[in-house]
Amino acid sequence: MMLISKKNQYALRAVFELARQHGKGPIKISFIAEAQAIPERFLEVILWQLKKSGYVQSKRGYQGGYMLAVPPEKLTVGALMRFLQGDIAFAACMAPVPEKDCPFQGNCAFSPLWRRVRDAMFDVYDKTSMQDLLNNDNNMVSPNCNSK
Amino acid sequence: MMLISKKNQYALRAVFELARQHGKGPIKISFIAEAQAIPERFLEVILWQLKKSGYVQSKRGYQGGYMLAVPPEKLTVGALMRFLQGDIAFAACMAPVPEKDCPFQGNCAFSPLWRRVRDAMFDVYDKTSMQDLLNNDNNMVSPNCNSK
DNA sequence: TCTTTCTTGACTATTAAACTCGGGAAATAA
DNA sequence: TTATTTCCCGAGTTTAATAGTCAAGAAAGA
Repeated sequence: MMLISKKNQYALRAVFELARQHGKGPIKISFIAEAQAIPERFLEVILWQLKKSGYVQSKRGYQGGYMLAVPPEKLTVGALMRFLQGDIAFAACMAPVPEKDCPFQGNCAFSPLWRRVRDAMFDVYDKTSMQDLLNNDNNMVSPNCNSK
Repeated sequence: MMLISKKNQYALRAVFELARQHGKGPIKISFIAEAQAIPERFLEVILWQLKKSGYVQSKRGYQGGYMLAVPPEKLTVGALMRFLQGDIAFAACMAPVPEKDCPFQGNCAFSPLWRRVRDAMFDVYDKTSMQDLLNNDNNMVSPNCNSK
């Protein structure tokens, strides 16, 4: 039971690392992978997909890497979550329960509840910028490197 | 990407059906399965597990079945969700992201965010009783029976 | 032209979720 | 006291989603 898939957790952590390094030029995948304990080859895929959101950009070759396309205080978790969940199936996945799984076709006693829950979640997500997360970052310990 | 597993959706719908039939004595599994479009043998397992919560009770043999142990207005979605998510791993699963999956052992920049999201969700869950759901139940259509 | 680093599709492995099955036990009825 | 109904419960199987890998290519600079 996990509300955010591991892949999306990786994506958020990767963007967080880019925010932390914002202004230092392109950051290599290998650096991000190590700093955030993310399997490197998997992170390649994740960042490449994230690029399509427009929130991160890349540069190839020597001294290449990834960087934020938006300043950390302008980039919210909500914007990222909408993109990350959307790459599976936009409309349905904004709800805690995809409506295709509802035998009552979304027209059931629970749907107002799911709507309220989704809104409550995104209310929090939308109010949290990458800069806000950076401000929490004081008491962070080093990762226990569960990347393989 | 589904915030509530299908099994937990079934559980909620089953309890909802028991709430709807509250006061009519024991309700058979087969009846609930049909009314809520839930695979019958799977529902057996689900209700048997739900019994351990104390919110539903059962009676065996002829004219047996399941019934709510608590009146619908006293039973909240929050209470059920705590039980349903808890039977996997209580503490961790109250968070949108289980802490065992956090390489920073929960001591990371994201954990305050996950806490706020969890609290926002349960705020909604705790304010919604089975009776509230029944009050939404007017414009409900019949299930398209995807039970096998 | 050599090295670096991202790019991209396709592929495999792993895991968790969803579901099934068969026999047993309590309760009631005949 | 036997038959029928209905829940009880452990143990299995199937399916689908997620996680992760691989290999070859293309741009950018040294």
